[in-house]
Order: sequence, then structure tokens, then C-alpha cells
Amino acid sequence: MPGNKLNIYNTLTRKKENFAPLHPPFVGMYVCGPTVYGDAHLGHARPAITFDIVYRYLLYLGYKVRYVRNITDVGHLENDADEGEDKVEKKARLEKLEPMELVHKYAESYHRNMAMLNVKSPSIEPFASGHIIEQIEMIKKILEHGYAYLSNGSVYFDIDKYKKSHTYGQLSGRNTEDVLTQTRELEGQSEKKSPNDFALWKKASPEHIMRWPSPWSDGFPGWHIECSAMSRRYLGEVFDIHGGGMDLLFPHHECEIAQSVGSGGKEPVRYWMHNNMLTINGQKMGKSLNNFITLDALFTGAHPLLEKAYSPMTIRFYMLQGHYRNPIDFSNSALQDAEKALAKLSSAFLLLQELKWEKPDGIVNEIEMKLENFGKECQAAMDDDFNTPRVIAAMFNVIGVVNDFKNKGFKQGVGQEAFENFRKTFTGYYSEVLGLKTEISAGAGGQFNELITAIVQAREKAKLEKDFKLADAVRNVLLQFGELKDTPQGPVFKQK
RNA sequence: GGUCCUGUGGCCGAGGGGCUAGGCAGAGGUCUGCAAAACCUUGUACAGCGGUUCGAAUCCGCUCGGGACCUCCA
Repeated sequence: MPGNKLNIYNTLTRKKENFAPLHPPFVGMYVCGPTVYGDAHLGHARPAITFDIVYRYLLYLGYKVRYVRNITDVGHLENDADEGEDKVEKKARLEKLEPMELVHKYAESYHRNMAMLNVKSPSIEPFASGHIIEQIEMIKKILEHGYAYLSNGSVYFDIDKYKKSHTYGQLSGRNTEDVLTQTRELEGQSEKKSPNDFALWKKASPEHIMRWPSPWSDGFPGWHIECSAMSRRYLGEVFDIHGGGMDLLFPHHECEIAQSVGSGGKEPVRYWMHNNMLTINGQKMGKSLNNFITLDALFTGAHPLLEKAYSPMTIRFYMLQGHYRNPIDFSNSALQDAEKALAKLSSAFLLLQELKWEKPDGIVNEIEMKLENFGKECQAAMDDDFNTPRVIAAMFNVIGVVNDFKNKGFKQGVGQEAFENFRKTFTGYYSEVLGLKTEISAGAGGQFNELITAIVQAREKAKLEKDFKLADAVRNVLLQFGELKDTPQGPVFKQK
């Protein structure tokens, strides 16, 4: 691995730490994936893209990464006090589908959206319902170690007992006394010894469909145990990176640590990473605020808050313009700015692919230095806790040089090796690390394109005949469907 | 209330004791029948008040503002 200069902000220590995997060149990474009970929304895109970048950069550095991102399809209740209906089961009832039918439907839609965002598929994508046995085994171990108790057929983790010999709350920086005083008392919590305790296994009520046999009752696993069980199954007792949204810090990730340790294991995670949340027009995104925007709506513009459709790459690029640990605000103007910026960047990228090096009259050291520094800047930025905004800035700093190659040629240029190295580096960061790709609007089909071509040609004829009035009128029609540019090579139409 | 983050130019957004961030918008220019696009050039900044320091946007304290999580939710 080159250098070992990568620094990662570890939530556990609240410091940037040098990244040294347990078993180089292998890296084990676990990220909390979605609970699939509805269409993927903007909030799902953030952790997916954040950890896609982590994954991509580790691969770029040459690590062999096993990236596990789960799908939660059981046990996630409507509130985190271990009460309420299962989210999947409730939605399945509303949509009149079998729960697993619903899970399949929304897992597919999530996959489709992620693919559009050019988010790489993880190495393993385990489903919680496919690992009931592992979860039961882990609960058994926690019981054996005395950190859980049985209550009415359900099993709860005993926080007070655990705290006597372990620390609890380090990750989220809170102590349970604070939580205790803040937790509102709910009716029917008498099953728990303390409100801090959380469910490992819940006994299913008679009408509950999603149920499995266990030593304690027919029931289902608690929400937190899946991640502990599945990460251990595929990554081992201790692994390198665990990621997720900041909202999962407490209680979800705190519980994961307690479960892993309480089952007789070690501290499971070496580097905890958390992406920040997002807002829409300065407001948090919440179902109650009516500003929940699904990715499909974003890509088609079908939401009252959206002035237009935004392409997946615009969304991806916009997210990468901010750092993952800062909140990011979505607004029409911000996305439209990003759209323009990305267009500029990607046209320089395309240009760079096509450029053919020519022997220059002489080498200009200044330009060679600039191209050489580009790679160093990108690497320094990524090594500094995946600072994608700085990578993007570095890219914009060199596109002037790329354009000069086209406009002024290589006369005052650079050596072939310097140029090819630069091209390789730029392409690597653009496509592989940032995962950007050029969006070619495929159009509505061949017929549509033929029609457009015919109209564009009609305008050319009018121009030749100096009938500019007609030419402008035709252009106004075309502008409804896209952009029209007159270039020295002829008119170019780009569909919206 | 608890925990934590944050306040940068018209807007967005990096950086974080001395060294150009970048983007969008604006201005000027090249090209053009006119436009658009593209490309080139370019100004404006670190919430307030104290302190530490040779030096602070950057560290510390206070004040004021914004936000997140602890509830739906990623």
C-alpha cells in the first residue's frame, strides 16, 4: 500500500487517525444499509455515496476490500424504544403484499437507484432475515455471559449489568444517566428492567407474521443484533471500518458494541465513520415536514419542491462538493449550480480522453509541475479523511491547462510521459475514485433523434438563406427540448 | 434539558496560527448574423468583543446566531 498516509476521522476517538488495517492488504468494512420498506430517498444516497467513496479510494490505493452492506428486512420497529409495529410488516399490510414481497420490491428499487448514482455494489449484501440463526446464536452467547435477561419470552440486553464491567456510551459521548432522565416513560415497558435496555429478541404477538422459532419464543430479532451478527459472520470478531449515518450513533452503534463485547468478543470496530445528515432548503428532511424527496422524484423532477429534474450524477457531484462529515443542504439553486459545474468538469474530462499528444517545441516546466502536482493534491486531499471537495477543486484548477491543449495545441507543451501520467491520474480520480461518469442523454429513441436532426437541418437551411427570422423561430422550438449550440463544426443539439 | 457540530465574499462550499481553495452568479474579453454555449481574465471573506502570540479567519474565553442527534427519519 502506498505510503500509509491515509487518515480517517474516528468517531470513537474524535480524532483523525492514521489508517492501518488489521491484516493488510485486506480491509474489512461494514456499513449499515437501508431498511427496505419504501422507495429510496435522498437520505439514503448520502451514506451510500460516502462509503462508496471510501470503498473506491481503498481499492484505488490497492487494498483488497471486503465491503459488507446489509439490508434490514426484519426487526426494525416504528420507534426505537422497542415498541410499535415492524416497519416492513406494516407497509406490507398497507400495500397488501407478503412482507418478503415488499422487501424484494424495495430492495430492487434501492439497487436500481444506487446503480444510477454509480454506487458500487458491495462485496456482500446480507439480509437480516437470512441470518436469524446467527443472531440467535449471538443472543445465546450474550445470555451465557450474563448480559441479557429473559422477560415474557423476549430477551433484553442488560445495560446496567454491562456497565459494571464495561464502558457504554463512549461512541456517542453520552452517559446512560442522561438518557435515563430524558427518556419519556412509555406504557407497557414493564418488560424491561431499565429503559436503557434494548431488545435482542422479541416475542411475536399472535398477529405478527414475521416470526421464527427460538429457544425463548416464536418471535423476531431486535433491530441492533443483525449488524453485530452479520458483521462478525463475514468480517470476523474485529474488523477495520464500520460506517453509517450519524443518526445511528445512538443507540444503534452503541448497542452493536455492547452486543459484540457482551457476547464474549472484543471491541469489534477499529475505525468508526459517520456521515452527517442533510437538509432540504435549510430544513431537516422528515416525513412530517412533507419534504421527503425520493430519488426517483429527484431524477424526474416529480416533486412540488423541485423546479426541474436533476440527474443522478448531479446529485452525486453535489454531495461530493461537500465533506461527508458536514451537513449538506439541498436546494434548487445549489443543484443547478452543481449541474453547471459538473458539465464544465465533464466536458474537460471528455476532451482529455480525446487529446492526442504532439511533440512540443519545448517543455514548459511550469505546466509540467502543475500537472504533476495535480496527482499529489488529489492524494493529499483523499488521504485527509476523504476530502472530496478538495479533489474537485484540484480538478478545476487543471481544466484550464486541458483546454489550452485543445485551443493552443501542445506547442508550448509538456513531455509525453508527463501528459500521459496526468491523463491517467485525472481519469483515475474522476472515474474510479469519485465515481463520476459522463451522462449521455440517450433520447426518447431513434425516431425522436431523427426528428430533431431533421428540424436542426431545416434551421441550417434557413440560416443559409439568411432567413434568420425563421431560424430563430425554429431554435425557440428546439430550446424546449434541449440546448442548441452553433459551433464551427455545425450545430450541436443536446437533449434536456 | 442532555450530547455534539457550526458561523468564511451576492450564493454554495473547502481550509484551519504566517503560504491562490474551488464552484455558481457578477464584470471584462475571444468567437458569432444575433444569441446561446464554450474558452480566457477578474474584484469582494473569514459573526461580534476580549485574550494568547512576533503574527489569528485559524488557538482560548465570553456574547450573539444557525444546525444535528436524543421522536418520525439515513
